[in-house]
Amino acid sequence: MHAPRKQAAQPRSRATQAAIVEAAARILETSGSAGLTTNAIAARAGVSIGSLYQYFPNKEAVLAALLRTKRAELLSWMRAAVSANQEAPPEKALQALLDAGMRHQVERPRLALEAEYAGQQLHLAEETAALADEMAQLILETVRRLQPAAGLQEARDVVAIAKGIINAAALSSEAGGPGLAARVRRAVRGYLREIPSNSADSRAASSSMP
Amino acid sequence: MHAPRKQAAQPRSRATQAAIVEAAARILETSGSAGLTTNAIAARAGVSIGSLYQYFPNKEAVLAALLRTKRAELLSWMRAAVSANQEAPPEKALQALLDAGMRHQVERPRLALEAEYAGQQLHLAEETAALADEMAQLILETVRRLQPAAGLQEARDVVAIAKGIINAAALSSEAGGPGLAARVRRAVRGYLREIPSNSADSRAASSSMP
DNA sequence: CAAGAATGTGAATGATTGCTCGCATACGCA
DNA sequence: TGCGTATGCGAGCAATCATTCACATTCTTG
Repeated sequence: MHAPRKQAAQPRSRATQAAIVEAAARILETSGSAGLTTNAIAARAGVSIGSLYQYFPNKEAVLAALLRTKRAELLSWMRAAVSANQEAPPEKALQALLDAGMRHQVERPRLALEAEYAGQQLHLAEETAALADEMAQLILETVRRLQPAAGLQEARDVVAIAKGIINAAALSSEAGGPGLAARVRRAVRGYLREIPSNSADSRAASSSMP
Repeated sequence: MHAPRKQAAQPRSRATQAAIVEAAARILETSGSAGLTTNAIAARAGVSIGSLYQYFPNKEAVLAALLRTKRAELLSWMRAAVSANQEAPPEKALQALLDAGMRHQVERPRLALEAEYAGQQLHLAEETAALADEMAQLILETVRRLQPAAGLQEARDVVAIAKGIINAAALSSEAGGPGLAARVRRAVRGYLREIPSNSADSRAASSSMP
């Protein structure tokens, strides 16, 4: 009969919170981490600094929220790619996965670059490692359909290879297009084809053919 | 090759200059770019801030000098690898090149990572692009011995692939060892093998904008 | 409506930074 | 020894930033 118990969520707050995070993203994109000040974020979000500190305990928390958002987005895209291609030929499944992985980098290259670096100095090492693991696991199923001998390490390498080419493109302001996608696919396919059949999933053994 | 030096004061002691640069390197390595303050650099180098500003016009110049030093080092290692393996089998030449490329990253992983990022916000875009070009050219000869259809874009991709795997290893604190080297080699070899024979020319040239 | 709670505000605070400048020391040379 | 110059020094200045807090505005509810 009394007022409904106050739930933890604050409806209005969620939208403002998102606005602040998006403001931080836009600043990172246009000015890099050097321009990412709390006052700038608040101004861009259309709130006062005082309000910003009502939604986040400090600047780091804003950045952490941004990273988490972006990472969740990426993971969900990749998961969608996997489940949508469960029955499709492996080549097509891999392509979908790579497209998903390229998407956020291609959409906002500068942001992806800055966020990745900024996350490094944040205290998110654990989450970062967890994400890497989850991505590797996700990829592994598809990768194994192309190269049954592949293991977790190989899956991680596939991610690293794709990231390397995409980052290089972003750094030289190359537009992400079919050409870039084709090169990433070539690199990944070539790498997978090269995997020795005994390398399984544990750490790669050092000795290989001369 | 000489680039016009920045208008810094004529240094009396090149050794002091080098000490300052090395101090900056050590700070980047241990504390990241966040800890890289002019006072910290001076203290680590064993000079006063006043003296630091006698050798460099500003903080940026110290970082620029560090980057130039590291880059020159890398290039010279790669050049040495090429000329030492001019007559050797292509596989061995590639291996030497990759080893050279891995060397500074393996010796001081954190420094390589931080320096690369720091250089991004510096006004060294031109030099960075020039370095990338020079590295691609350098690699191209050797790469062509393994895959004659390869072009500049493929050489650049080889660099990007290697960087991607090595950076991922550094980020996850994996030690650089024979295992890592083997994986890089596998990735590069696989990529080269995958190049279609008609892609040699500048098919993917859509980025140049100095 | 009234009053208390929730939410919003932005000038003030304290810490840190890049950098300057007046002065001290070392050195060269008569 | 005296004097000019090159070099080294570090306290202090101005700017910037993250964060706080006393107050204003809006919402909720009896």
